[in-house]
Amino acid sequence: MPSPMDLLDGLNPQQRLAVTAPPGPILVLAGPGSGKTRVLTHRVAYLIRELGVPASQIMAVTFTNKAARAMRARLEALVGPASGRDSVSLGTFHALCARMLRREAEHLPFRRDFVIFDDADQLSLMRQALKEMNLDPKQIPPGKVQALISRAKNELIEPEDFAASSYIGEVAKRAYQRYQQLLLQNNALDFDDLLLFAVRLLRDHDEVRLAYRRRFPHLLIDEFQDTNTVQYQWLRLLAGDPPDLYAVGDADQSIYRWRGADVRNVRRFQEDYPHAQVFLLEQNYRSTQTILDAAMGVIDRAPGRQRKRLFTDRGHGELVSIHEAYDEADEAQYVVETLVEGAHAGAWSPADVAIMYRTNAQSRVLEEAFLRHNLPYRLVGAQRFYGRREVKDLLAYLRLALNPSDQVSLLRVLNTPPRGLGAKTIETLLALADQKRIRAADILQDLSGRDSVFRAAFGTRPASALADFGQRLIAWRALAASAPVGTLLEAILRDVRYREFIDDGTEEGEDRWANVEELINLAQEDPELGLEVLLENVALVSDQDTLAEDQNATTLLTLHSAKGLEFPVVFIVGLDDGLLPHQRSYDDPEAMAEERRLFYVGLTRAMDRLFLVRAFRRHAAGGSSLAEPSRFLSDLPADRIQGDAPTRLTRAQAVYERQTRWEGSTPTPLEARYRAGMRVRHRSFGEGMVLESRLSDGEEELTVQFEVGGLKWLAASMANLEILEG
DNA sequence: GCATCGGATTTTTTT
DNA sequence: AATCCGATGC
Repeated sequence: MPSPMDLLDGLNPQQRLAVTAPPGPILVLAGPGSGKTRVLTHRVAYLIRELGVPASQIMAVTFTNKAARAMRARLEALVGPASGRDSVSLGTFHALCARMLRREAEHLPFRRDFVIFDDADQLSLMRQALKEMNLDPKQIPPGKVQALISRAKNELIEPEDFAASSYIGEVAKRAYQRYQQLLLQNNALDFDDLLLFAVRLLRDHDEVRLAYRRRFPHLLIDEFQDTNTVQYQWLRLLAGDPPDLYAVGDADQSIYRWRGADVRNVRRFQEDYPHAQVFLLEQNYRSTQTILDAAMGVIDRAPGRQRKRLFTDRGHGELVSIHEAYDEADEAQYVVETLVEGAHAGAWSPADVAIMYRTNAQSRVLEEAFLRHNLPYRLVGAQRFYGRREVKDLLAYLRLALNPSDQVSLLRVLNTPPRGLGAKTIETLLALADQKRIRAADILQDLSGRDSVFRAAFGTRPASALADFGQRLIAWRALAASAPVGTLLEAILRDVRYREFIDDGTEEGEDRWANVEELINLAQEDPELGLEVLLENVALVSDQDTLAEDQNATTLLTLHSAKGLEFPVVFIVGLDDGLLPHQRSYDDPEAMAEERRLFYVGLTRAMDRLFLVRAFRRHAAGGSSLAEPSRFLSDLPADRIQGDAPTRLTRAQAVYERQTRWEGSTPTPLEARYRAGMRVRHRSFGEGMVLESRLSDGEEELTVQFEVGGLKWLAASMANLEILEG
């Protein structure tokens, strides 16, 4: 074990002060790369080693499970391995709340073995609720209602208090109640419920709250700027008296407003705890000064923000590179080529590089480029493993075996693989269950008996199919209670002949079966792991958690999931207005400010090299369109960037160059009357140059740069252009 | 009851 | 562009 004071070795004076502050409400405001996580970890070690706090009295909230694991590992290096009972409680809000709710289930309207519904399950349940209310899913999109309810839950708003200010709000209010009933009937909670019920529990049960306060007198929270109302209330309820609440965050990196996160919690913290000690960590240890200057150029333009200086002693390093590509394929091509060049030159290895984008959809083209060049990559998020159909099927079987009340899972698997049970039969089954006030699963199990009273309700064939399923279910439940998860899973696979169903010999079928095998491995990895815990882990893993450390692979990830990470080399692609900032943020200044912060988060992930890329043309939802360069690009200090910084003026020239280049390789279709480079005259816009001609649906669409009129998109048949030369 | 086809709808970000 | 949903036909 290291000697006492080396706990502070390698910490700068600011960090030391923050780590050794006397317990109480403490706010550490820290810029990117300033050693936030390090301070947090050392703080925990300090409590244990210097103040003699038992590890089991400490609870620390991290943003991802991966961050929790990383912190545990770093902690072990500082205080030695956690011994049995005496370990720090570490996890995400959701994981910690789930644990709390299971322990305290007796106080709550659901059972200890509740399951956690993911968004697909939630949507399915919401559809059911709306259907019961005789609402047309086309008029009332279940997803919208679900979003409204989720937002309400994050704001701690109960169904009764839901403000129904619009028609959809009115619907949502009623749907909220029904949806909540259905969840309880399923013995299920959605993500938001984990937090909501935990807050209710602590709020309404004094003895529970006091017990938890005694149990965890020391609370720490990372990424505090991204807490929402429920999470903040949870912290407040849990914080004892006097509170030892240690919050670390950076308002400039708040990027989850849409999920209910409220940066104002930072200010609220200081109001709620007027004596809170505040520490600022300013020195950056991650990036070159050039990168920091670029990032400051962007964030300083954020409205209503105090200017903050980011500095490093790492030196200036290389300029930030900016590149404008033709379209997203060209963009991906540029990224891959630059990546390979650098790797060959020994400037970096592919594993040092991360490629970031605003939307998951953008990863596809990049993946293709990587595959084409035979380059290894790892993709964070997107189509997550647990989201795959076959995996969801099997998880539904497992959930059903654990919790027969889970009707959503039952309905998912009842006829998967097909066993002759159609809509009619299922309708009868549900009606019967409703009428007798028992669970559908109970009817199935009863049907498997010799002479069930329920048999009469069904036709002969459906009845025996249902009975067969019921019999299996009984067997699976027995296994769930007695055997390791792997055994149960294998029994299910065998019983329902799942492989025959999923693996049809095609490549896709093989892929799907491979996923199943991966799930089997996961289940067998830790035979001690109970079904309950496995399902909970699966429900609460985040995209980042799936990111394996190993390999020599480049990382592809969204800007959101890049939070908290760092890479020697960062590419940010898709720097177009409409993508970053995203179009959906145009009419909301707050949303626009968040887009800016998101860009800032991306920029500050880079240690040594930063490449910013955009595409002149972008394909989306069928057609293609021309994009303006991201407005944020013009906020980068000119003396910190190199390459073809796209301004409107140079853009017109770039467009012309590119057009001639690309149109040259793909001959203009015969029907087109205009070509890029032609000079034309328009009745009102005057003279200009055709930048692009594109045929779609028999119409010729033109992009023309007019000398007086500016850049215009025209339909050739309407525009009546006079060709001057070309 | 099941398969196939066409159409609508989606994509912003995630625990 | 891809997936999911529903309607239609067998």
